[in-house]
Amino acid sequence: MTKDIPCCDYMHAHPELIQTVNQNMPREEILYDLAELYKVFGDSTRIRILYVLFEAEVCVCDIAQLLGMSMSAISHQLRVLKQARLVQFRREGKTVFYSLADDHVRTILDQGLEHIGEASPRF
Amino acid sequence: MTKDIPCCDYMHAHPELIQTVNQNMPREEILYDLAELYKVFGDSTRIRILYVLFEAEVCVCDIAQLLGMSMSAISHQLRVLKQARLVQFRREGKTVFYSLADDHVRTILDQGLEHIGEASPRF
DNA sequence: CTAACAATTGAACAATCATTCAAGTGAAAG
DNA sequence: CTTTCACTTGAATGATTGTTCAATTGTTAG
Repeated sequence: MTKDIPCCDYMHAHPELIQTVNQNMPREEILYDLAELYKVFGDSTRIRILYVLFEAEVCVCDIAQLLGMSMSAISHQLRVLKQARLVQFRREGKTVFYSLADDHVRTILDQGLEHIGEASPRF
Repeated sequence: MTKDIPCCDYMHAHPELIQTVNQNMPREEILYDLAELYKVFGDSTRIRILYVLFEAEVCVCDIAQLLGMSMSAISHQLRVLKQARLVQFRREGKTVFYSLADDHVRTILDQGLEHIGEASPRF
């Protein structure tokens, strides 16, 4: 399993540790999905969109206005958020309204804020 | 504040919503830091490193062996994790041992796993 | 039908990023 | 001192990504 890589003369880690790590490490596919999810949060435009949707169901155009960006840029990012199943949409005539699809969004963002030392503002 | 962007004829959002959004939206700088933090989690190599460090304090070389990657690649990623204050290190002779710097790491990764529908394995 | 509007999509571009490779530290042993 | 080992660093490269622009899709109104 472990490739032969030019490295230390001997391993410091105990064999039991190696086993424990391999046991608790999620599968390759899951690690990939997990990284993909965090990539979605790794852009301030998308985070701002999520903060808008915290408050209400909002159409693409209004999000663009609120964030001072083009509708196209917002639409592209909404697609990313949609693919990550973080937002959902509903069509009403010519207008498309977006809303949060998941409760994890708030929790994940709050944990992040806590880490960087900025507690989430109380409502 | 809001730029004049070619968009809907009128806003669907109530003026009070606009105010609420602007009130609860974190400052520009915080949004940026938040995105930077999630970018760090947005790479499966770094996530795998964190999973190794869940188990113990491990040296660079052993991490490389465990993940089947070059020491240089690991070292570069450890620097990113260090800058995000997610890991810390301790020198012992020629060897450098890394460990988790923060309890938020586990919580954030668990929330992510929960979202993608893969509950964290119980220990 | 056509016109107008909200939104999506695809191509293009610059910017960012992960890994590799080679060179350079820092510490301990000879 | 010199050599060796564990690690770090910088440059280079291919891959990915966010935004813009232009064209297109749906939907409604006339």
